[in-house]
Amino acid sequence: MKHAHRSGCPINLTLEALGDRWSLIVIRDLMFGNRRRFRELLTRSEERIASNILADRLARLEKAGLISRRDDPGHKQKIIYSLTEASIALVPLLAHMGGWGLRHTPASKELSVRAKILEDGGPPLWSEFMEELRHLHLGAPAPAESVFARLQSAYEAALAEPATASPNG
Amino acid sequence: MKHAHRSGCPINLTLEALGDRWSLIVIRDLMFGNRRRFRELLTRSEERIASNILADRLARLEKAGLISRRDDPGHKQKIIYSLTEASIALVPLLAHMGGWGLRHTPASKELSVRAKILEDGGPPLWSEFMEELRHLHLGAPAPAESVFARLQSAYEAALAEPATASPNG
DNA sequence: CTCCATGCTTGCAATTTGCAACCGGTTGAG
DNA sequence: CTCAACCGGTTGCAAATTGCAAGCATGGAG
Repeated sequence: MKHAHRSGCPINLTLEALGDRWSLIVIRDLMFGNRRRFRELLTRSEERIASNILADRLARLEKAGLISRRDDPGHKQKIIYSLTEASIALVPLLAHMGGWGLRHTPASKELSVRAKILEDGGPPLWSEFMEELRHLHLGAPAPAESVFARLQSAYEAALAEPATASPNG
Repeated sequence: MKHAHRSGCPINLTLEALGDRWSLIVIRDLMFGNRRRFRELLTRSEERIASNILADRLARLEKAGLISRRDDPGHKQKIIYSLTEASIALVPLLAHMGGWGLRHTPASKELSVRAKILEDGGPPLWSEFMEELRHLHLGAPAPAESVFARLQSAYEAALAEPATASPNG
């Protein structure tokens, strides 16, 4: 073990777990992008994470209890990554990050749509979404409605809009 | 300029601005620790940031519009760092980080007290605190009550408690 | 048996971090 | 006035981390 914690401050400890440029990107893709396998996480997001860094982050996040790995039954080579209760608990945090980002950074309109829905929905929508993630990732019973589908379709609708150009890929 | 943004996703852009191990520590100390000068930020927090890294982060945060620098009138050598509206807008995010940290990391009891108050207070308390930060950092009119003092005294009370040992300095 | 996709690993260069010492100017005490 | 302490940083350097490109053993499809 390299070193102990820098301090017992909860903000610091959260930063020690998640404070880098990639960890939350991986969690974001698992959470909102429905990417559950290595190759999907590697190639299907715009930020183009390198494979060694993705491997490192997946290992670290698993050790920290923020994701879990399991074999894909019937496909011995494939592995399925899932969120855990701890990372599902990050939904409000990511919602706030999205909200802050769309107000204080040059976020693209298309990708902001989902952030806006999540922010406007507030805690009730977050809970609903978290329940849905528990279903998708932890095998909990299925909730009634799909926030996930709603986010997805809003994004696609934004993409299809004619007049607005995308500042970023 | 080295490179453009990795993507227009608001979460990614927030991460590009704040996603490292030190930026939010600096903002945390400005926000909750009332540390407004270089030496205070350097020596008075437990995480012991190195001076070159602190200098780098202060410069980057200033360029990003998250803090501002000004000379201390009457003390030619001293400089006062302040939060901006953009970083004051991070109060809910930091509150959530603290809340997540105290539930999912081995946070020390004493340092968790403030996180707990902030979390329990919710959006109304955050707004009150933000108004207070606008007063302290932006020169806005003074609000009625001091959340800051309340956080501080709760922390000191927790420190004074006899029975609980601190897991971390 | 061939061929492609799987989740990674390896080698290497470039950047970032962390540590410790140091620096010129300023201040306040004596 | 003198001088030590303090101010916001720099500088040099080693170690760790990141980013890029290529490669690798295995599994399954055809």
